[in-house]
Amino acid sequence: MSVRVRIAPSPTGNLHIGTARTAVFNWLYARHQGGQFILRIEDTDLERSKPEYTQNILEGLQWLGLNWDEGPVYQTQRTELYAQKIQELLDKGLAYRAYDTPEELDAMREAQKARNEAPRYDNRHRNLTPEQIAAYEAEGRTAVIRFKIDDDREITWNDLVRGQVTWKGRDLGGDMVIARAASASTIGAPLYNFVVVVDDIDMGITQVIRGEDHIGNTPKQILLYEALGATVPEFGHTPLILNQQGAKLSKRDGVTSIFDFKKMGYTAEAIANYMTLLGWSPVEGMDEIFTLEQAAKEFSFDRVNKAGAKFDWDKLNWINGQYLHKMPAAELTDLLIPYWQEAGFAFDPIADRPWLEQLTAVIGPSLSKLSEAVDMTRYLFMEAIEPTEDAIAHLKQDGVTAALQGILDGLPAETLTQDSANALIQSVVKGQGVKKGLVMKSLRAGLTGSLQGPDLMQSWLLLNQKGWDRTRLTAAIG
RNA sequence: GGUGCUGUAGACAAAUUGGUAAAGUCACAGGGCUUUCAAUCCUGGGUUUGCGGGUUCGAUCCCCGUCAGCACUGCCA
Repeated sequence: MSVRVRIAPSPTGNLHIGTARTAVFNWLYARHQGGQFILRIEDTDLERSKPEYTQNILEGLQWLGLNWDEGPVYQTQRTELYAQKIQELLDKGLAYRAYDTPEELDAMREAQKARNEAPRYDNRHRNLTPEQIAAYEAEGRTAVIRFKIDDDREITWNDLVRGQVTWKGRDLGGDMVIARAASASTIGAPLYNFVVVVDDIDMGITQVIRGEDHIGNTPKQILLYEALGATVPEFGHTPLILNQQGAKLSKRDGVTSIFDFKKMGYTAEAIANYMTLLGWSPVEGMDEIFTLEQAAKEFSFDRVNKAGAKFDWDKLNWINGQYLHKMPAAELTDLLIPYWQEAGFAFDPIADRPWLEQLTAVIGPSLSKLSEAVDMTRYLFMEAIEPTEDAIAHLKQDGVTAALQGILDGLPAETLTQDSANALIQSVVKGQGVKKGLVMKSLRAGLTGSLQGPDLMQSWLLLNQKGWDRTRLTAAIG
């Protein structure tokens, strides 16, 4: 049977890193197996689901290059199917209406806690008499629908990542709610654990690959597969992505959406690459820098780790740098322009294009994040610079003014080239009998306002094209 | 409280019918290059495999116990 896997995000927030990584593993597995990768939007939580989140999720997946073969399928458009399946369980006597009020349930759990027991539904409405039901309905109570869970059952599955996993029915918290409260004659909105199963059956999902946080849902869902008379798919629970403290990576760690990474200056390829490395290890001899296609060729759950993976910004930065370093100047320039514009730098993306690409070629090989380009190149975009204290101190040293004056006097009217710039430096060195180091350092201080930065000669040529080398040297001397 | 999962250098990890533990990558340190910084290249340090028992000729691996972390424990997904 052909492999069919899915990513099923809930549009109650932006595309989160954890969801994205689950999507990556599903995508890799589907591609490796020559199967289908399907997108389903789990929007059964009407109160929290928002269209803009769906939009963010779709765009995020596309940005990462995780294209889906089918979907998106929206659960809210399939309500009749769920109602039909719930009715089926009701008819078979595998589910029933429970009339407990939220207050009653709270009280029950409180009491259990007080007795130091695990909170669970005690199945008190499982076998209500017709008289009791009539009484509750006369009272005007609504009912949820609960699915019966046998305490004595033992549920075992062979997890793709963890091997054999076993749960006892009694640890599942009692009969589970599968539909929200509604009047006695109707069926309320179905709940996650139920719709997931109905949809996965209906969509012919063969492997359910999801985060480890779902592991406790799996036994309940297996019971539902059985109740619905369906084949149970394989399950694979991938390790969680942890923050530095070892807790599940969350909003508080500075990233709510995958696009936050984009804003910070990471490329989609680097993010996808790093997420793959979070839990999966490349085969022997394989480089750690790879495309999703390359990873798909080698991907298997044999090499998926069980332990949670701590998110390491240093490593991500390094990976991102690897992509940036080998990116062609034209492409890198396209990515950098928005950052320069955002920073308020004045330039014409069309007319200044050659100058920009020349600049990109200079800084590209030392970038690890796109956003770093802003501070790195500020002195090339702003006419006025504020020299650092070190630079000011250097400019006060003996011989510096004379050296810079010499450069200024010798500056040709035509555009400077690497050769003519070198010749000019050489003539000053010889004419004034000073060390080349002094001239170079003075030039750097005068031209860039700093004692460190990108390649000096290249910076000078870039500045010269704008005529700013003359103004800055003049200012430095004055 | 209960259940489950996990535990190999600072981080990601390899070691898969039990057979010399830490390959590889990041980070870190030193050096080269660049008369700067970054990048890059070279070199280097780092292990009672959470801890304690057991089985075995031999245990990161299997068993028992223990500790820790995390997840789940909803009329959220």
